[in-house]
Amino acid sequence: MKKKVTLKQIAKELDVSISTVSKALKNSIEISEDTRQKVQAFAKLYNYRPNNIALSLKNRKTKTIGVIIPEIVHHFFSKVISGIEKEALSRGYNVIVGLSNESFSNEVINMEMLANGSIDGFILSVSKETMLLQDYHHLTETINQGMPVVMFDRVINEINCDKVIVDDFEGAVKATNKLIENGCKKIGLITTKDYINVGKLRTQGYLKALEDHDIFPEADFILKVDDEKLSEENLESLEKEIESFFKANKNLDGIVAVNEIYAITAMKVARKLKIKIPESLQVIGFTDGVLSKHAVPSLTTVSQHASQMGEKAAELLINNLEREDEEEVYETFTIQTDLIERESTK
Amino acid sequence: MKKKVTLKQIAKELDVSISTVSKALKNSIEISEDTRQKVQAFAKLYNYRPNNIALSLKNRKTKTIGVIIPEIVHHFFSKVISGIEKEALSRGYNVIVGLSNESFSNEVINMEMLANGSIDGFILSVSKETMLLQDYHHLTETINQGMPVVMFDRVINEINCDKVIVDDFEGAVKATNKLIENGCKKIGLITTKDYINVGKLRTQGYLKALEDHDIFPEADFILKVDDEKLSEENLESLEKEIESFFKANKNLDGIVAVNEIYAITAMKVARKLKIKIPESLQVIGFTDGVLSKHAVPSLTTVSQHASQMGEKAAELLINNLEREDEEEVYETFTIQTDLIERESTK
DNA sequence: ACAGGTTACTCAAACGTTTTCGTGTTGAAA
DNA sequence: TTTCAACACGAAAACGTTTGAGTAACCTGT
Repeated sequence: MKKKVTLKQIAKELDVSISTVSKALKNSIEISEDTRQKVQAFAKLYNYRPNNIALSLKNRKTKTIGVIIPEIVHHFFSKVISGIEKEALSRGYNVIVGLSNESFSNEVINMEMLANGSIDGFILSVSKETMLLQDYHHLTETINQGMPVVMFDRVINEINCDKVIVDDFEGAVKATNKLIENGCKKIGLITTKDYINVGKLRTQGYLKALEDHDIFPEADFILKVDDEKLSEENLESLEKEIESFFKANKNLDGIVAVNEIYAITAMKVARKLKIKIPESLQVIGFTDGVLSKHAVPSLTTVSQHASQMGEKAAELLINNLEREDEEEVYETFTIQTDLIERESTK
Repeated sequence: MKKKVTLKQIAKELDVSISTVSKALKNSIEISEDTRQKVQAFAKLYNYRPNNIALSLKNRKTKTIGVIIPEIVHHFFSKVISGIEKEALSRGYNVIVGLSNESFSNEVINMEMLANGSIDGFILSVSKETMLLQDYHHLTETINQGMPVVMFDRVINEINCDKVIVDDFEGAVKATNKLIENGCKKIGLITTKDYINVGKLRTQGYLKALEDHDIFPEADFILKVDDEKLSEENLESLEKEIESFFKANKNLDGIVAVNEIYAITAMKVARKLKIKIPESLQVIGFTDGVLSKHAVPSLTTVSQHASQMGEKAAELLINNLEREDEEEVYETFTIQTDLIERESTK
């Protein structure tokens, strides 16, 4: 077992100073051809690699970015991470991941753990609890300490930083328009409670599309699911809720669901109620995950280009980190959505 | 914008030495009650937190573990990460994630990037390409440098380190037994090429179960899918392959598939061919992901307890890191599988 | 022969901690 | 008054690296 070799050891071995070794390895002209070769050969032999931690301390930057997300076992978020990783790797950065599990305190703990020198900047999507509590002190503090932050998807308007968001409003408009074009007259919406920003925006988009087509929005056609229903366990209660929604509104011929699970569950319930998809009910979901693709019938969905979001977020952050001038102009980048048409619509 | 405050700044401000500040904050008895309180109050006011990088350099450990996986947009792997994160957080460690995207060179690059001081140890599952090339120099080198490694799921027997594996063999036996108990006579297997260790083991389990019940294994009943077929894009070719497999073996009444996608696709093809599930064909998959739960009919599956795997892997690694004595006894921990019965079996 | 200029190095500080050892000041026992 | 703990604190090294400044030794031109 040969331990990592350091400059000091090479220096001692070759009987030169540490600085000479360092400079030789950097091909400094200060060092003679002779010594340079000797040092480099030795370094190669012992597979010398500069110690990252020492470099980080010296340079006061770690070339690492911290990502805090509410949940990783989730197609959207893992896609985003994969996008972040891709961009980060190509620009020589590492990615350190923290999970909040939708908990405020976990989010705070994770951020504090990373904010003390471990990383150069954050990319994050806040937890539901944080949105509910509206306590953003950890974010403002981090930013005030001069650490760049990029928020994505679940962003907070009051916080002044770079943001990458999905055009949720427009996505919902597109989806609803599609259903209207396809002849739907009674379009239902399955959404979340309003404190989830994205749910709210998608609801607004749905309403806007109806308005544009002079369709009066029936309050009964909107189901606001308690978002605890989304947890892996109680799918049954979600199913029940949707089932009574369907039974109360038998004439629905189109459904916009603000996420994949709601859409898939709606289709499942429809099948149970012998409602034919897409013949008598057309369904469009959000988030183009595995479920959409593999469902039967496959689900027409609004793709949010999660991977692209991650790449963009990483790009914004790294640009910010590597910018010389300290001008703080924050950008909000909007990712356009695409409607991916599959079998659940005509 | 107030920058992070350091010991040095506190020391200057309070007109004491750096060491005094450090000791005061650690409640050392060397420091008078008076000074201690003064320092602590000041530190609290300025929200002092020790710089992690400096600590890492000093202590020669980072309290960070590196995780390298082939793919993150994948229920199994993201579950594992979530398990690792959970255990890591509870023991004061951070998790830094590298993605190999099933590429050997990416795996090597990622490991080299992290191995130079950034982390204390690795948890990894090797890429398919690495298994194919059978080039493990990056692993042996890392281990030789004294950096602990824990492999999970896709492990390499030749490498001497802690390992966490799924009892793939037994899982496949359970699945196949279940089908036999349920009255299946002609059980097909949809698996991968043999160089994927887990595919191989599951195939062996399937054969063992048949043998135990004196059922002669028909070579025709085994479909070895070229694993490139698993990529998101060419699902159609996978479908085609399975379709001709079904057409060539019309009398199949049970299917064991070594992963979720194969199983779901098999069900999709069966539906297309008007084969009723579970009446005339029962299907069992591996990996209890979202698809299994939400499919119609929902899929009976062998759960690998991915999250538990992650926790165990992190536990082994951290135990190893924090062990005083340097005895190197490597453990291989086997996670038992559970058969989760759903609608795709009787 | 010597100022001035290269060349090829070494020194030392810095990044932010922790920790061992040293030291000056008290107060009390002898 | 001397002696010696006890007390409260400071100095310095160490972790591994980079880099500007300093310095010998040699060479060149006059």
